[in-house]
Amino acid sequence: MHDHAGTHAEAGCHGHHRPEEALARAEAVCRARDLQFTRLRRDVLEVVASQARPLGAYDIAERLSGPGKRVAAVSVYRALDFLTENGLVHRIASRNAFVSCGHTHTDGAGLVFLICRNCGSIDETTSPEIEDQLGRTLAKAGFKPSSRILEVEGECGACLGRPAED
Amino acid sequence: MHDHAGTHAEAGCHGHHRPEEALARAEAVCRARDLQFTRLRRDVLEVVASQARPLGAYDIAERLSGPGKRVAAVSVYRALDFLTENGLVHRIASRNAFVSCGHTHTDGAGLVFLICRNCGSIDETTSPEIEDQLGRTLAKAGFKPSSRILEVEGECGACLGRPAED
DNA sequence: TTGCGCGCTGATACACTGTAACATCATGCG
DNA sequence: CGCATGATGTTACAGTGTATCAGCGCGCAA
Repeated sequence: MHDHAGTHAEAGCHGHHRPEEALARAEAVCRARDLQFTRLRRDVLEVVASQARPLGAYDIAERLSGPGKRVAAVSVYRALDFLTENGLVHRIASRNAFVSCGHTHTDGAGLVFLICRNCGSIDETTSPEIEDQLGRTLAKAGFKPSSRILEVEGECGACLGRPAED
Repeated sequence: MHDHAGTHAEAGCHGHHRPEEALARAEAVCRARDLQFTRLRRDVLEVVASQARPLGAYDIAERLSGPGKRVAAVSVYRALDFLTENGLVHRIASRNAFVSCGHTHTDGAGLVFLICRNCGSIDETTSPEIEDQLGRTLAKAGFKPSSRILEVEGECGACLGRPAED
């Protein structure tokens, strides 16, 4: 069994995020699906991907705005809709916020979000075993799933190792 | 007005909701913990427990209001805070809504919410296996959990059996 | 009994999250 | 060019949740 994909960065709360990587993947996806990877969508993704913590839509709008340039929240929402539909960002329901997707899987891989209540960072992992068990549980209940969310709040390894450093 | 009680909800997805049961359990819990099970809290729980579908705070406020009696949403929120803290209702993050807890477990039993996108009902189940696997996954990630949510959206067995009944 | 503390509720205001509706702009295409 | 389509800008608004302060009820101590 292989220890899951490349989250080497999981060591730290500020697990370094690579906007370039996310952007490159987004470009590839959009090209493959013949979708427009517009400036706004790129900017939104870049902002989200540059943070280890989830950002609210209004946060993003604020970061994209500046003197003389104002980005309305509604535009951000539209971009986020596009990005989530294409698996490039995820919505964290328990926070009403968004993070960039660290993997390539679009869906159905037992995705788990680990939200640190101390440093606020989000780590993303997967567990085929959980997915498997969940599938069995749902089948037993006669339930046909179409989407699922699994979010865990607690303390990340880094914060446990050196509490309250920030 | 809203569709009160009967229209669909109970029709097929889940027949049995026992406000009395939830109320009795709430009384027991409050007595055991020396907490006040006030009128408002009781009313809120009763409304929530009477529905198979999750209710928003404003829905609850509306149902509790009537000619000459107005219950503000903020009061409902406070009651809901109390009820959730004591494991009597659960918040459904993906819906911004609340359902009464059907079990006695307060937390940590692999709780899974099954939300039917057709009839809107919520079913609650548990899976020790999922809980177990999740614990292992979290341990491997060096993450110490304090709370978790697992919500699945899809179609419930009843709706699969006879789709689009109403 | 009164006075006080404390928790619950009422009420207003406000912040945050998300959507509807419509105008505008760019692009591609016959 | 004229038109269709999709993305964005803009305003307004609905839905969700919180802050704050005031009043109320109830137990408890003096």
